[in-house]
Amino acid sequence: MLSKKTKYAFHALTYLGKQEARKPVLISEISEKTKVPKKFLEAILLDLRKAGMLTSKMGKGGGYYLRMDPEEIKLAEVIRMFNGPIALLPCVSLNYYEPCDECVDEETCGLHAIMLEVRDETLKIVANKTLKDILSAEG
Amino acid sequence: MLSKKTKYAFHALTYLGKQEARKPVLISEISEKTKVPKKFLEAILLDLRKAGMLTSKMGKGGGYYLRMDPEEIKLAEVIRMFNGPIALLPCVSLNYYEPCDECVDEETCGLHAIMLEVRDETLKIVANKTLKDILSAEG
DNA sequence: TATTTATTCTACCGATTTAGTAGATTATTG
DNA sequence: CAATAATCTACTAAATCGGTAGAATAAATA
Repeated sequence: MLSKKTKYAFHALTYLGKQEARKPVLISEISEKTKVPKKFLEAILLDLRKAGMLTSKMGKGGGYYLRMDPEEIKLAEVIRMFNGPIALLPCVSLNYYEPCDECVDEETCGLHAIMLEVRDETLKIVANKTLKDILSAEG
Repeated sequence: MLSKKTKYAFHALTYLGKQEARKPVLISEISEKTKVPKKFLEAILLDLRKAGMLTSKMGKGGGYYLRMDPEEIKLAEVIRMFNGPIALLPCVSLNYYEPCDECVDEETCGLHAIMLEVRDETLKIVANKTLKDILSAEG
């Protein structure tokens, strides 16, 4: 399951994606409309900005807005950022690889082989879906 | 990511699946061979038995052995048992459904729609893979 | 330049989950 | 009855999750 933080990130991105122009939206507006706790949302938006998906402006007239195009923002990237690896086991993770303590040899580990397959199939799904798909699905 | 408990469950099932006859294997043997902490393994085996995947015998000559055929033991079932829902959000879970607090209407929620798709695709993978696939992949 | 606006940074907090361990109990075999 | 081996109850330490408080910094404007 995705953490609330991850879900909140998607809600925030979706809200910003629905804005016609790319002009700053206040954290408090996003918080009210998406019902994400404001202080919690701050940290999320900051992370999204650091990842290059959003831009921010401080001071009056400031706020957050999309920096990337919706079709560039992949579900997989957002999930990795807030939820961690897509893979089900560290030993088959592309971005967070770690060997298993108990495993003598990955080559002959049946679980490893199957989890590799699962990872590849899962990536096909979440790496090809983007914020644009969420926006299109929205009423 | 899967919890260690879930991974351990797969290791234990795999070890029992490699046994030719269906005769009892000691917890301590499974623990030593799979390197899963014995006391932790006890709880896992108990859950697998309660789910009908294993049978146990107490006393001398006792132990655990497979009750179901390897092709009947689906990855999805093991994951649900030890790791929880397959779906990424409670609002798209078949077995653990819960509505979102912030969601006014699931019908028009784009995230909901996309996560439904992701769940369906994911299920196609993990509900069709079984212990037999793990065993076949093993040396 | 002072004030207001609004993001950013640092630091905390309670509750839950994870990954275990210890030890008594119950069932089976011989 | 003695030995064996699963079962049950009850802890525990550490990490993660979800969230809050408040000070610091940056930008606009009067």
